[in-house]
Amino acid sequence: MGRSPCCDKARVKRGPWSQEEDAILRSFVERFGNAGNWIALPHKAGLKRCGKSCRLRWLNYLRPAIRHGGFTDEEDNLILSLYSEMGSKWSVIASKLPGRTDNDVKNYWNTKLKKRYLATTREATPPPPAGGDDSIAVADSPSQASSQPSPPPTLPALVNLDTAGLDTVDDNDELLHKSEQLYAELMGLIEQQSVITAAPSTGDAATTLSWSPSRTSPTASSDDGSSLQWPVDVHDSTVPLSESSSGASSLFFNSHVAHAFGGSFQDLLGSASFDDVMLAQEMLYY
DNA sequence: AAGACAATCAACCGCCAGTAT
DNA sequence: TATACTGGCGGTTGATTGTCT
Repeated sequence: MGRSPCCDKARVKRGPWSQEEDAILRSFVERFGNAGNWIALPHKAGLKRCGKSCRLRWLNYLRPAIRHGGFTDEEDNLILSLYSEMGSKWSVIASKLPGRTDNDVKNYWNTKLKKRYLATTREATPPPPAGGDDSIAVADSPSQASSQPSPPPTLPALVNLDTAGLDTVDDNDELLHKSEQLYAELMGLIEQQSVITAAPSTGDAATTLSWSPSRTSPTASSDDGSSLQWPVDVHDSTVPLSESSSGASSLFFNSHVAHAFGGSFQDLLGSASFDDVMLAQEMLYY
């Protein structure tokens, strides 16, 4: 019996990440970390992605101080040296190279350094008696090239991506302002602890959120007769980003909740702490 | 200019180990 | 102790880009 998949592959988006998805993931992780669980993170953040994909995207691309390309000679030598010692332990090798990911090091090895390494080992040792696979021979005897000098790990200064002049300031300001408004509105609604009614900001489906003490959770209903529980069902009713829309706040709008609050779930999260949001949920539930 | 081929790298896959229940 | 779940890892794929003919 095989193990169950980590997510429903038929219901998650795959392939390259959009800027909007990156912005949402970056904002969420910088604020909340992985919220205790990568598998649950896309649900909480409103991303239609597999949790593993979110983790990989963050670790390999969005994480601060990540450097791509432009490997220095010192780094080349260090990778060659470490590979000769331990083989394809990419995560360990990458940990010795600040700002580099195991995926980057692995790709760089496979595309560039492997050839150099093989050329070096061929020069250093006579060819094997029988025709063996290069990669197998290398992997089985990484210490063959251990005679190479191991240079001191003098590494270039890291680039601070947070201050690297990214052109998102205006968008962030706008998003922050909108988030503050939405969060204040949410908190006001919670304090009232009463029936919540909000007209949709866009679209033609009238949406109403209602709460009463007898319910275990608020229910949003629309004029098509469907209903859902918030936030548990937020993910289930998300709609994909249209080609013409732009900005992080337009991605994955919840067709019910987003209309009710005049924004997206991500916007709500954007200005609240994770504890605040969880507290708000509990207050709404109970 | 266009097709073929090579190089690059982001993303996915499947397995394993650790941990919680 | 057994089972399920999650994070982490290395191997691999496939789309995109660059170079050559």
